[in-house]
Amino acid sequence: MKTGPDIALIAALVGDPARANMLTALMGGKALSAGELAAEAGVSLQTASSHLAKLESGGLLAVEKQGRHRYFRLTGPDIAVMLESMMGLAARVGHVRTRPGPKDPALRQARVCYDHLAGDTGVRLLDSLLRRRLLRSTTGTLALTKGGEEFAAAFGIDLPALERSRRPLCRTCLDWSVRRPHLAGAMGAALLDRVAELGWVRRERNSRAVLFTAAGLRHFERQFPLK
Amino acid sequence: MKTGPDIALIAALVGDPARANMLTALMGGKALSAGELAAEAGVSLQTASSHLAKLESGGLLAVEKQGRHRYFRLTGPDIAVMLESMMGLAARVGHVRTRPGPKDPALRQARVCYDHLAGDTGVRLLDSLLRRRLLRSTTGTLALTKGGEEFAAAFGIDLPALERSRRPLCRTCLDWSVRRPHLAGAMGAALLDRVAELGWVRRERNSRAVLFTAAGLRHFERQFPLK
DNA sequence: CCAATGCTTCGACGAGCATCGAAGCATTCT
DNA sequence: AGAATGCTTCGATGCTCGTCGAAGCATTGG
Repeated sequence: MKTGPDIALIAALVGDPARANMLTALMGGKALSAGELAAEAGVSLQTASSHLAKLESGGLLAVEKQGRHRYFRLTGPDIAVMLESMMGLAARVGHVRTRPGPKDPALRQARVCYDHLAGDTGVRLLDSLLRRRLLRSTTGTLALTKGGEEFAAAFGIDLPALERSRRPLCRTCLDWSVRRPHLAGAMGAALLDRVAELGWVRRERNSRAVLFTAAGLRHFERQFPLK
Repeated sequence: MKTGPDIALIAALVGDPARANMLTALMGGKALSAGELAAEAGVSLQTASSHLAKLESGGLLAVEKQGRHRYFRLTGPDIAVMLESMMGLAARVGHVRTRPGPKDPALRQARVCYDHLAGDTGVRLLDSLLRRRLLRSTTGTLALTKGGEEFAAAFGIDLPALERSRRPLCRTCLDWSVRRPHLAGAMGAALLDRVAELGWVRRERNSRAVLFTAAGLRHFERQFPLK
């Protein structure tokens, strides 16, 4: 027996198609009930219950009771980061599930990665912030500059509240569709929240896709220029 | 059926303990023969052969025939990056395989992550390069500065050769033991090569651990100071 | 208090798969 | 050529685990 973290254990949890579907669904960031997850995975309620129990005891999912419902969510953003990285690898080695429906282009353009923006738009967001020197990378992790802090405040983000959370403020996350990094962390989540609050986007029901309104996209591109 | 990359497929490949052990062994960077991998995984030769066939057809391993031997290696550094990120997650949720033998502290201090340095020392290396402004991050990915290029040349690294490879020069990789990034990519690999060439370290046989010699550690700390 | 809803537990079935013995194929060594 | 080494293929075995029907438990609503 070897030493070190047991990756087989958690890989096996993700390795079942039903569980993988559930986890993917939860990358939308919202907590979902057992019934919703069963439908998402395409299995019966009993089967889903068994899977969810395993995911929970494996530390991948946390559960919250609300009345007669039980809502499940990923235990942390790092789970989402790992799942995205697995998607990137799966895409590279050619394991893409066929049927590229109408949703697929939308997902590549803009989607939710747990709680922040991913896809072309997410990558563009990070590029813009770096190019305008609102973000910089000191020790391999991102940090807001002085200008970045001012920008955040002006954009309507409550920085002190974010800093009170134990979560890293800025983090990169490798995008599976673009294979370039986008902005994650508390700041990434806050930016998506704010963009939604401003009405620039609407969430597709039961999907990770994020649809920009025509006006919203204009505002977004003006607010986050590439040059 | 959903669309998108099929993470269940590759997760299932990693999900078997025997295969996970093989993959972990291959993170040492060296190509290993089927027999060596069988021993590493603790299974018979026939079983190993079956596993290796699956890993190969799944796109995780590449094989190279040499005489009557078949040497397997990871198909790319991104596989190692994914495995390290899974280790980080497994460590966080508490799935560490017990028996923290004498190897364990050594692994945390310095180990090989496919082809570059990880552990405390690897993290320190990245920190030092950033603090001395030999590296900087422009669009979320790392890049050498002018000073960094001069440093590389002075340290005995053939930059033009590295740039000829299609591989990204500098990349970060999240460290499972420290949970902070270290330097990966072609540059990370070249630095480890050079450090080995200089005789500062010796590789533990059949292990990912990297042991610094006393003199080597002094040289290393002088070459990569933290302030 | 009874009915309805949401979910879990129990039990049984079945398929998939990891495992290894034995035989077969390829390569190298003498 | 014959023997030895390294690995794969075949076949059989056994076990794990995903699956769902039926029953049970908890919560909410009338």
